[in-house]
Amino acid sequence: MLDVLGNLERTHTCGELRETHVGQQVVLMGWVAKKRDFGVLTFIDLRDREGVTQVVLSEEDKGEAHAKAKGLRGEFVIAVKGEVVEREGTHNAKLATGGIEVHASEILILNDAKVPPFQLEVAGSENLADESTRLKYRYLDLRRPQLQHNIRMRAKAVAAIREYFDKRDFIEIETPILLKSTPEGARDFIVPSRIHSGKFFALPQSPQILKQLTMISGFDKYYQIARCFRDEDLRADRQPEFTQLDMEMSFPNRETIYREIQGMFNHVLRLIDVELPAEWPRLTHAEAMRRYGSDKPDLRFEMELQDLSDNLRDTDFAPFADTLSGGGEIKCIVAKGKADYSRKQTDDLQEYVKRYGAGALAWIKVGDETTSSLLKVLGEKKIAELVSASAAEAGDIVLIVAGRKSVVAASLGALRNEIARRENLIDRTKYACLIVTEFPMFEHDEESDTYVAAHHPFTSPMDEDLELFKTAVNDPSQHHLLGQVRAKAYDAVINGYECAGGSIRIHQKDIQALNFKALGLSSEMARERFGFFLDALEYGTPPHGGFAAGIERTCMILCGTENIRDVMAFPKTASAQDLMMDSPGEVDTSQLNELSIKIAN
RNA sequence: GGAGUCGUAGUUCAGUUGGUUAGAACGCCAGCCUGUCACGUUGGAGGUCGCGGGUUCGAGUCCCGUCGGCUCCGCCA
Repeated sequence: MLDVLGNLERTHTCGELRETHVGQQVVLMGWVAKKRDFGVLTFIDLRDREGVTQVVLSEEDKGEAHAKAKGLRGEFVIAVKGEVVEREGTHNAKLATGGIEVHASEILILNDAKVPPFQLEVAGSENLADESTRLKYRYLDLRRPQLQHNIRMRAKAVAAIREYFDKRDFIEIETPILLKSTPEGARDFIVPSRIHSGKFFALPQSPQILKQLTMISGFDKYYQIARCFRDEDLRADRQPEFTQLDMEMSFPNRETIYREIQGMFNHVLRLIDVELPAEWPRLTHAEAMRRYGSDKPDLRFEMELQDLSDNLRDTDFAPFADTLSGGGEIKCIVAKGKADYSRKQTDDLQEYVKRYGAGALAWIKVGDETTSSLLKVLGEKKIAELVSASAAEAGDIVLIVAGRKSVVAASLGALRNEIARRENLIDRTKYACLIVTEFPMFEHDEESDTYVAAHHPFTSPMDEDLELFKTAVNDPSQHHLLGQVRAKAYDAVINGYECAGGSIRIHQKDIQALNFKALGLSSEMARERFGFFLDALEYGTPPHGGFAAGIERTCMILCGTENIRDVMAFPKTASAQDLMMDSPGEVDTSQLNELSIKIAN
């Protein structure tokens, strides 16, 4: 039989009591984490979000309460009235409350509980139940102290962000969730309109245009903790709905924005007692790609990419010669002390880089006797030259990829991270931040042979590249120059994660028109899609720019996890389903009828 | 859309070359136990080996398909 709570109030949490409370009468409420029954003596570990307190019941002392405790099981919800007693000779150093225990005089069973489908408390996080089971019972998984900590850290991070921007006179402005679909960028989640049959809203991929409009409206400094939606496939750090810190300012230059990026992240990282440099290191996009093969390099370790192209120009080894004559390059990384990699291991790494389009992975193992997969085709002398060019030392392995520049960067950049992970080269106490600047304005799309916006179509070109930009757009024969135009676009990177990105926007309608033309959008099409925005640009738009930071990725860094599901209360699976709610689900035919929607198959 | 990997008791896993009745630990149930905190101890219950098909005298094991979890490529202005 369950008890009623009545007027009882708890006096303390389960993480609160210390030796200083000894002698006090207290009331605790929480979940039974563990029961240890000794017949006439019973111990209960009582858990709430703040911690665990040991409760003791003895038959000798309070027979009624002790008898009631017999019926307790894991996850029952109880209230305990009792006295705080110092533990004599049985302190438990593993518990914050381990110096005391509560001798119960009365127990109320507030609710019972079924046996959980998996064990909440297991020694070591390695033996956790299968994630699909835990996702189905997410509310139980969330009871685990680790997830409790992560979700609370997220709340603290969001609070710190608000604190930062409020103090600096930014205005928090909410923008609509029901917007209009624009075909660029990610796939939209669309929402049918009942009132306007056959028409649809779209959920925001980000509040981009709206935040720019707040600048045109004269708010000067805007921010928002904004939910965003992108109907794309998931990754360990990507969910279809996620949260961004979105900010925008009027009259900034790039340094103005960098100051806010640095200031905000530095403020947030102090939550975990990490002090990032006031001025973050900078790398241009081109340099990041050249040295690390990535636009979000992890700078917690070295192992930079090195170019061997010049050393191999004279080779007649066809894969290399063809690569170089075709405008490709040959680069390497040096894994220190890994000359003992076995054939299996190098084969394994080759399979790894092939995912990124690399044809093969060549290697040189440097030692008393230097060996190489290229020895037969290049000869000892050339191998020695490559070793010296890569500055590899005895005991090192040189790993070489040849191919198109984009493939070499992608494969060696990924290999660099993979080796660091396998060989534990990453110092987990280190936090390496940087700002990557001067992103290219356009990316070439191989399939359609067109140029698409690398960031988004409102990004301003760099002043230095403005003439180049105009030439490339207006002279069809010079269209390929678009690939060389740099934008006032930047990313903030921490520990290899793209935590924020932004740009200075276009505020003049002529340049905006030019950009739409570059992207292959006729003025009619541009007007149809963004007419309201083009109109707005004509009424005195201030220069403006900003950035958006991924709340989840930032929290992943704060919590030291590599999985976005660890920092979201109710995440979805890799196939974008919610196993707890079983969503997405079907809807009633009457609902569809009301929306004039028919399912095609 | 593609690739890899995993799927055996409530949970985590083992399961030999295809061969008797599919095991262990934890959890669960019942008993004993006055200082445990991974309590101990005695006994017990618990299995559509993800699902479907095939090969075979015989399939958890081999083959084909399929579903689901995770990771990656494509995708993510």
